This record gives sequence, C-alpha cells and structure tokens, in this order.
Amino acid sequence: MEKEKKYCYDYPRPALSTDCVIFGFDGLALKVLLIQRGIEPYKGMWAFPGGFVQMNESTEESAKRELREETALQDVFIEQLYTFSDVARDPRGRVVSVAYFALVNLKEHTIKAGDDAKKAEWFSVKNIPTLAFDHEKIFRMAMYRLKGKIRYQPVGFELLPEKFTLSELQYLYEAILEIKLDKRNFRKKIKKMDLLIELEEKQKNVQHKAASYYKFDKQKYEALTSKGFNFEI
Amino acid sequence: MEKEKKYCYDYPRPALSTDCVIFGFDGLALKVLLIQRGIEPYKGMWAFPGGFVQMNESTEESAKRELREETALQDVFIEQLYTFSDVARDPRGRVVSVAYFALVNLKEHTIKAGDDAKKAEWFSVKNIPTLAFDHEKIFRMAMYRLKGKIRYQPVGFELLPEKFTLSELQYLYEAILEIKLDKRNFRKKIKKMDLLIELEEKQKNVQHKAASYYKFDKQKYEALTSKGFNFEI
DNA sequence: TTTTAATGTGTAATTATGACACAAAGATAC
DNA sequence: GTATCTTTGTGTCATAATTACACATTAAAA
Repeated sequence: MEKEKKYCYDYPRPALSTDCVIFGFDGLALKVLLIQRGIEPYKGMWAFPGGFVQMNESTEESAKRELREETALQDVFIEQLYTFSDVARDPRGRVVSVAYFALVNLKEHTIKAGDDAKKAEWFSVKNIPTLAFDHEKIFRMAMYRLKGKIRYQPVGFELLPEKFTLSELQYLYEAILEIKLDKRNFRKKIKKMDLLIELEEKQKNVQHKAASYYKFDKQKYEALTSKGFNFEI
Repeated sequence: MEKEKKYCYDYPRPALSTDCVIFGFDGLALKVLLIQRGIEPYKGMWAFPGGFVQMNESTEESAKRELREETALQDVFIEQLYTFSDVARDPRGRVVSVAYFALVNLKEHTIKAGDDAKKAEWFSVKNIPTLAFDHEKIFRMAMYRLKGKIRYQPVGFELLPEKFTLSELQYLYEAILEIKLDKRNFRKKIKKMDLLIELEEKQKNVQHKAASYYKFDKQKYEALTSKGFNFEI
C-alpha cells in the first residue's frame, strides 16, 4: 500500500492530544503515575500517559480512554486541567495538548502491568524524574491545582479508600498541602462540616489503639452543594 | 486557481479555534461583549469573538489576536478558561475551541466600531440573547470562574478605571457576586488588606458629598504574592 | 436656606482559629 | 500478666475574624 496522507484540509491544523496527570496516595506519600516512553522523541524518558484525540470523542473521553488503555484505570475522578499550546512544545511538529488530572485511590485500583515496551510506575511527587516534552510544566500546574482545589472541594476522598481513618485523611492533607496540621484542630474542622459517617468497624492488626473507620457522605455533600454550600479546610 | 485542499495528514485532525468572553463594567452592571455573526452557521445570532488558531501562535496568542482584530482591545487581562470539545459543538464539523476570558475597563478602552458585517455590542450579563454554538455553556463557565476568582485574586481592578471610589469597587463586587455587601464591613476588609492608595483627588460634578479616589497598589500586591500572600474578600 | 443623595465612620456580639498535653486502648515483648 | 510501645481521641483558652447595625458630614441643586 502506498504511503499516502489521506486527511486534507484548506488550512493547516495542529494535532490535538490529551495528557493525564494521575495522582494517587498510598497512605504516606502523594504519587503520580508516569509512563516510560518506548519510542522517539524522548525515548526512555518518563511522561504522563496520553495520546491523540480521535474524531468521534471529546477531549475528556480521549483522556479517559488513554487512562483505560495505558493503566486499566476506570471510573475515577477526572477533570480538565489546562490546554498547553506552545508552538514548539513537541519536536514532532505542532501539537496542542489538553491536560487532565485524575485522582485514584491506590488501595482499590491496581494498575495494569506495563505491557510491551511501556513501563508504568508510581513516583512520589517529591521525587519526580526529568520529564519529556513540557510535562514538567504540566506537573507544576497539576500540583498547584490540586493544592488549591483540596481546600474548597472534598476531592481528597477520591484518593482514599472508601473506609479510612481520620489520621489517614490528615496525612493526605498534609502530603498535598505540604504543611503539618494540628490533630485536634483538624478533627474539629472535619467534624464541624458534618460530612463524614463514623462506621462501627475499627482498624485491625495494628500494634496500637485501633482507629475508627469513617466514610464520606457523598449524598449529603451533593445535597449541600446544590444549595450553595461550600466545603473548606 | 484550482480549489484544492493543501494541508494533508496521516490521521484526521479537529480544527482548533479560540473564543473570548470579554467582561466589562460600566459602573452599574457587569457586561460581556458579543459579536453578531455575519455568516452561516448561526448567521445573525450573537456569539463571543473568536477564530481559528494559526500554526505560528499559541492559543493565548490567538485569543489576543482575535480580541485585537475584532474589538481593537489590547493589553488587557486575559486568562484561559476551558477547552470545549464536544463532537457536535459546531455544525461545520469537528471544531475544538479553547475559551479565554478577558477583563477590560469600559471607561479607558473603547471598542472598535463594528466593521463591515460584524456588529459588536456590550450586553448586561443579566440580559444575554440566545447565543450561537455552545456559547451559553461557555458563558456560564466564565461567570462561574469570575465569581470564584474575584474572591481570592484582585482581578476586579482590571474592570475599573485606574482611579475609582470605594463605592464603585463595592458595586463591582456586588454585580459580580450577585449579592449585597455591607458598606462598613466591605471597607474594613478592603482597608485591612492595605492594597489601595488613597489619592488627593476627589470626585467632581456629583450632586452629593464627593468621594475620594483610590488606586490599586499593583507593586505591593506583586511583592506580597511572591511571598505567598493570598488576597481574599 | 432647605433639600437631596451619597460619603465615611465604630462598636459590640458572635463565631472561627490556633496553640497546646495527656489518659486510654490494643498489641507485643519479656 | 506486667511492662512497654505506639497511636487514638479529646477540651480549653486566648486571639482574631465576621457580622449586624445608624447617623453626622458634605456638596450641589432647588
């Protein structure tokens, strides 16, 4: 078959891709998922999972598809981050990329083992390798957004298992905000917003006093937000 | 010359455009600038100014160029809003649009008179006509963003002339937030953040006690933000 | 001189924030 | 089974922020 460029337009068009910054929390550190590139450009370097947008899908659908294909993650929190469009951001030519960020809880979602040449790995946000393309810029923006967002929207729960202890919740906030919080004051605030349900169940197999598990009252939160309530830490 | 499609690619590509939601404030009401479409589709309907992204410009440059070409506005506050990519958002075919929002002060910037077929007009945000494409969605998003942003970043000053009274500032906040604020409490907050400079000059030709003019201390604000300060209303 | 319309100012009650320490529980080691 | 270890879970007080609320002053116009 002849090598032929089949798709022709009156005016030139940039290629359109999506990239996805996937955050996870393992109970101690905030992590992001990176893919090691198997092909040029930037072969061998780490980058966020992503790919080109197809004609029959929105950019959000594209980001979700890439997420599913490259990591087998599904039904996770995902939100548009920013569109990166510097003329020279991709050495292959003009590529505009719509970046998304996703939040997953590492305990309940396992990622697919790296298929063929592609290796996927979680990196602590404190220790990220040099990234391909302009992905450092994307990463900084994603961190900034997450830090801002967690203060006024209860997205933190997306990073925790369904059942979690108050200390786990606090460690998560500390990891994202990169500050130390006071235990009593943190609990006071969390209790006052009245969006957690304390479960009967307690921790097991811990070598100290077992903490109660809590779960997030999503229904109540949605009822409140539709009435104009605003969550704030 | 033969009608020929010159730009060919291995894979199909969506067209990429930018649209710009331009907010202005006339002292009483918050307004947006709309362009009446001179051609199909949606001929005669109102829409946000916008156009296709060229190969040698980023989307932000494209939005600024469109703004300049369609309204003669330059050097105004502009920020990326969101990328709209629904497959069917444009009846001409697949068009992904990166929306921006801009803030201008109506007293110091006059917009170009509508050239040829294009008529530009300011509409109160309380009274917007039916819009072309998915621009209603873009508009709702822009309003939501502005409401959020004005509470923690001093973007309001972009909508006022360099010299303004405290009442004008308060009316602006009331128009954007769509709430009534208490005069004494508002002034207390504004004064405490210490980012306004009171000028010698007072209002003239008003049929009541003349108010002092103030200006925003941008230098001080930038010095503070670089140290992690956070403006909040 | 009176009227009109908006400016500019303070206090007190309530609520939110931030700093701070120790007994109780459960597992493990001896 | 007692001591040890580690983490849970809780309250108070001082300070700061927020909210509600009213009237004398000024400048122009009638």
